[in-house]
Amino acid sequence: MPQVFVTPQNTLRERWREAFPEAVAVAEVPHLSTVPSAEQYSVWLDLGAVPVAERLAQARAACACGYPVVAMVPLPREGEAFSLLSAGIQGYCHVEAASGQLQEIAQVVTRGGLWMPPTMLQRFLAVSTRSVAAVQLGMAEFDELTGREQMVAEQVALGASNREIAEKLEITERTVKAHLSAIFAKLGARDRVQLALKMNNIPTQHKKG
Amino acid sequence: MPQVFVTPQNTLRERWREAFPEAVAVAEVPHLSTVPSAEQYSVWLDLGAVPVAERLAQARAACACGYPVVAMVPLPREGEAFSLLSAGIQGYCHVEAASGQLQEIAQVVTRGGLWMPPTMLQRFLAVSTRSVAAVQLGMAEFDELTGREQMVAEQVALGASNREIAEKLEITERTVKAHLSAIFAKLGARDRVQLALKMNNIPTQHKKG
DNA sequence: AAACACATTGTACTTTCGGACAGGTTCATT
DNA sequence: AATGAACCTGTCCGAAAGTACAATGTGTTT
Repeated sequence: MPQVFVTPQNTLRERWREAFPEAVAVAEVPHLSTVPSAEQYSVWLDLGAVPVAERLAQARAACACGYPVVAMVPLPREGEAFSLLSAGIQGYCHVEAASGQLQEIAQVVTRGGLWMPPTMLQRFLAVSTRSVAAVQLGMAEFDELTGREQMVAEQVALGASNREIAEKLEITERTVKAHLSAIFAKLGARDRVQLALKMNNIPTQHKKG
Repeated sequence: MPQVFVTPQNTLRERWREAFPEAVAVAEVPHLSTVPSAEQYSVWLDLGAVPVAERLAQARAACACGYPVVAMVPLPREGEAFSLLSAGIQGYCHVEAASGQLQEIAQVVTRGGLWMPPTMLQRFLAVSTRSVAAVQLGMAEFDELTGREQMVAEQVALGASNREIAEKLEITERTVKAHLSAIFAKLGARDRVQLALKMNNIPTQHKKG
């Protein structure tokens, strides 16, 4: 996947060429539409010379092109990371990032992932711990299942049939059914579909009567 | 950095060898202390056959060795990701992750980063920002369905049975089956469970033969 | 008018699922 | 030794799900 760097100077930094020998540079976000559109690009926004107030708008404009966008700033800040990631960018890194790190970021974002500095990521996790704790409580029922039942439930959540589960766990199809019956009773699911949805934190409409 | 896989079978999966030709396998976490300690290792925990209740303990034990630890599970869950990441692991991924992804994960964790499935990361971010980004990604395949088929598919995604769908749409149960057969063919789903999961953007493991 | 997509329903059939009933083992606790 | 929990398995049976083959009616497009 080719790399496009949006930078005011319209020239590639050495590090960028080092990381991506075939990268190209454009001066402004609107010019992105001038690059050949057949291929899949990653867009790198050099926000080093862009006022903080204007960065969000630029990020939005870049995201509108449909390509994964990585914002590069002189001094990564949590608040800015929040707003930009919420705006749809997929990467947020230091503008002086080493070439190796640039390649790593490229890998992550081209696969649909998000990238931000590790320390920042850990902060995010710490912050969201409490909020998600509530979600976890919903699956407190899951802990009521025995070890074997949990394995069966996981397989159902992946769309496996009884036969497949039996083969995977090396037990009889009959045993799978036994575990399933226990699971349904404990989790209040009506059938494997509702179990599969419940396991994935998806609410179901039709409860058992 | 060499890779050590902790797996009950004590044998490396093909994917793992594919990703890391020089990887080694050990049967249990305690055996980790037997590997030469001069070098820097990444430890991969195969938790596929480990009861959920015991996973946290295993993760803690592995982390105690001082190496970066990646936990691999059959069905990544947010709650589990939290408890394990809080316990000190640096990666949390699917046990069936492709070799390319494994390499990506290795890069991230060896540089001190955390890795988890992109969708999960986005969920965490969404929770943190409190902006419930219910980004319902438009499923291209979904548009291939006729109007009536879409309605049936939606009901299945809510956990409805054929009888319930028939009542809701005021048609015969037989007609529901007809629509379902068409839906399965168009979306490549094997049964209603896989359809329900697909409709909710959840990947399934067992495809149709 | 003809062709076509869509929606609907029927009969008949096979497969899968889930429960009822009845056991068996292993292992830890009492 | 006894109790119980977890795990495993068997047979039987009914319900649900899914498929095959066939058909009708409604629209719209050509």
